[in-house]
Formats: sequence, structure tokens, C-alpha cells
Amino acid sequence: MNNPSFRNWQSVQEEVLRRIHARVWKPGDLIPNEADLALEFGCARTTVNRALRSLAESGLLDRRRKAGTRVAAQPIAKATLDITVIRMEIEGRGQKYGYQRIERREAVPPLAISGSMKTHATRSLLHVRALHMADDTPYAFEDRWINPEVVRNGLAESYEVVSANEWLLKHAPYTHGEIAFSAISATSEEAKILCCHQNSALFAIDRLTWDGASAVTKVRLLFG
Amino acid sequence: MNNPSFRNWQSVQEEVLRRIHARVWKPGDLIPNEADLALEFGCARTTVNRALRSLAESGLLDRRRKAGTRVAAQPIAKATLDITVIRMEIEGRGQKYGYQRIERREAVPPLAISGSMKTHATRSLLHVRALHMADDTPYAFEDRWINPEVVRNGLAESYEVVSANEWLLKHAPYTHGEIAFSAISATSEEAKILCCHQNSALFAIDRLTWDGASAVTKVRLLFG
DNA sequence: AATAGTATTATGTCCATACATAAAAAACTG
DNA sequence: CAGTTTTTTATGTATGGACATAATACTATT
Repeated sequence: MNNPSFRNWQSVQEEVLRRIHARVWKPGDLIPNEADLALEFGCARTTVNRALRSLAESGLLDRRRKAGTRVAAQPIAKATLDITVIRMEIEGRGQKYGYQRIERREAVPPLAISGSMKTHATRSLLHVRALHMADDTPYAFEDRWINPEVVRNGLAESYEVVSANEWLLKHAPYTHGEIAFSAISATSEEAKILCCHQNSALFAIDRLTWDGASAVTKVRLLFG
Repeated sequence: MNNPSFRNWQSVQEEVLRRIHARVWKPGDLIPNEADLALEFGCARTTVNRALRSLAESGLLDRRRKAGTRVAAQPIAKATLDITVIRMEIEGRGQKYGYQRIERREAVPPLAISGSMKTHATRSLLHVRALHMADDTPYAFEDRWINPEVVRNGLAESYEVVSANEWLLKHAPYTHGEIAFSAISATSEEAKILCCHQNSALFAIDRLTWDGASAVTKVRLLFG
């Protein structure tokens, strides 16, 4: 056995990938245990562990104590998309960023909002609506509800210059969030704001951000 | 200094999270180096490294050699969505899965397809169109081009019973892929297939799968 | 034969140590 | 002072050894 010796975890990972890919280890197959692989690859078990753990994290392997490691029978492709500040997104493409606040008021939200944010139905929240522009054309419409009980100084901000999208990311801590994508038909108001036709298809991102058990903010971003 | 002693990487991570969250370390701040933290937490540097690396992977920390570790000034939320076999998705919700092949033919694709798949403009590919149903109502319309040069036995399949979505995941190896989301207006044909109104907004997922430098398949999934 | 307890085993993790590497800071040089 | 080289430093990773833990396989007991 000519032992090429894999001396770092990346090369071990590559070799494992190669074998999965070449169907040496097929979906569902149990692969040799870490100790054996370490022996074969001529490296420490820790190194093999690092490589396999990383592959398991990306969903290509299933690992369980005692049961061993097997190639995922049903490879789940995990698409990771980065949710970044819209300004960064636009500027990152070399376009000119523009921002315009449309509305800012304290109001009792619709039940759908207070329901999902788990705030009292009669509790008033801060409602901010704004338009993000790329090269002077409408890019995204932001419709956001902010929980002032959770966001310190949130009510002190005007959101006229810095978008709520950006301000909150910097100033409002959160522990976790939920995200959903959908397609909707533009209402006449949305069409007007985004300069598109009524009923044209808009891409919607809904995000709900939590700080422990309290909702921080709920936002819908509409892309024309 | 009452040293609570953090003896595993998860607890170190929790403490780091707590400090970020409590604004002890604010966005953009440089945090102490691994060696110092290890000393403070009463554990090995490797343990601190494990905790911080994991946080950096999820985008909460920025780390650079020599420069040190700082709290991400602009925390990038990384949404990971699992792309799984549609059948699994539907059955996972406890619904009845249905499948119906609409069309299967070999044809020269439009330039937009051959261009993005980097196949010869005159090369004919396998075109499969099908409908996925949940509880007998249309769920997703799959419009797919398959590269027979890359997919072994791809031409031998009828895709009448098992969807291309599922068959390919099991039989066609791939190295990487691209994914994009968008919203489109239903054409009259799409509306008919998905039993929705013409011009109603559809959520579209476009995926292009590669095996090294060769495109395996390009698919558009439309959700009503 | 069903059940409870025990042994085995593969992964998960911690540790101390060592060296590698990238990048910033400092020193040097024309 | 600008440009280049050297030093310093924080992260990145490899290693062997040890113990922890979960889950299976086995065994003894009722």
C-alpha cells in the first residue's frame, strides 16, 4: 500500500470527498472508524476527526457515537445565504446606495404582527417603512415593526438617515431569528413605491428576530 | 477573581456570547486573545479556539491572524436552508406526496440554459418537466435540464415514477452548486399546471449543479 | 422470553506542547 | 520620507494521550 500520507485535515477531507464522489463509499455506507482512517492516512485521530466533523456539519456525513460514521443516504444540500445590511449588499456590487424613510410612527400593529411577535394585542410598537435604492432606482421596500420594550433607545432614533435595518443590527442584540421567503403580488401602494406594475411578482423576505423570549423586530423586505 | 472555570468549549462559547450580548464586548471591539482567555477561563487554549472558531463560522466574530478577534461590527446572519428531496419535504409535513411527469424529451436548450451550463449551444440535453403534489394539490413545478454527458444512465431513466429531483440526488455525484431565489409572474402555461391564476406571483428556486467543471443539471422549481 | 444490568466501542472532547502562517508593527535603508 | 526587510504576535493546526459519553451488543436475572 503506497501511503501518500495526508498530513492536514483539509487533505484528509479532500480524500474522503473523493471517495464519496467516486462511489467507493456510497450513500448509506458505513465508513471506517476514525482510528483506522488515521492509521491509513498516517495522521493523528484528531486530524481525521476534524475533517469528518466538518463534513458532518455540512450534511455530507452522518455521525453517531458507537454507531460510527456513514455517508448521508440523502445528501441534504445546505445553502447558506448571508443576510447582510442592504447598504453593504448594494455597495458591494459597486452601486450607489440610496435610502429614504417613508414613514415612522408608533401604532398598535395588526394582530398578525402582535401575534407572531408575542406582544400584547393592544401594545403599540414602532412602525418604520423605508425604501432602499441602488443607483437611484428602487431596490427594496422595508416594512418593519420594532418592539420598544426590548430595543433600548429605539424610540429615540428617527431612522431618517440610517436605516432601521442597519441601526438595529448595530444596536439591538439578539439571540436567534426566523426567516422565510415567498413571492407576493404587488399591491398598488407597493407598486408605486417600488416603481413597478401592480400585481407584478415581488420577492419577499420575512424575518423575525428574538432576544431570548422577546421579539426584537419583525420585518418584511420586498424586492421588485 | 472568583474563577468559575469553564471546562468545556460550549460553556466558553456561552460566556463569550453572554458578553457580546451584554455589550461587554461591543460590535467592532477587539476581544482578548486566546491565550489570555484560556488563562481567565481556566482551560486550554485549544478549548477557547474551538469556541471562538465556531462563533466565527456562524458569523458572529471576525478573526484574523495577528490582528486578533473582534466582535463582528456587522453581524451577518447566515440562514442555512436545507435543500432536500421534495418528496421528503412533503411527507415530512405529514402530507400525501404525489408526482406526475409532464414531459421528457431530448432537445437543444435555449441559449440561456446552454450558456449557464457551459455546454455547446448545439448540444442536445435531456429536458424533464414534472409536477410535485401535496395532498393532491399542485405544490411545485419542476423544469429541469440534464447533461447526459455527465449523468451516467440519465438517458435510461424515464422519470415517470421517481422524480428527476430524487433520482439525480441518489445517482449523480456533484461537487458544488449555485442557488438563487426569485419571484416571477405565472405564465398562462405555468398557471394551468399549478392551478393558479395567470400572473400570480410564484416563488422560484433556480439551482445549477456542477461536477467539477461540468454542469450536471439546471433546474427551476416554481412554487405556487 | 422480556427486562434489567454490564461491557464494549466509536465518536466527542480536553489537554499540553509544538510548529506553521498571516499580517501588523518595527526596524532598516536608500 | 518612501519602500523594503525583519521581527513580533495572534490565530491556525498537528500530535499523542487521556477521559467522557452515547449507543449498541451482550449477559444475567426474573
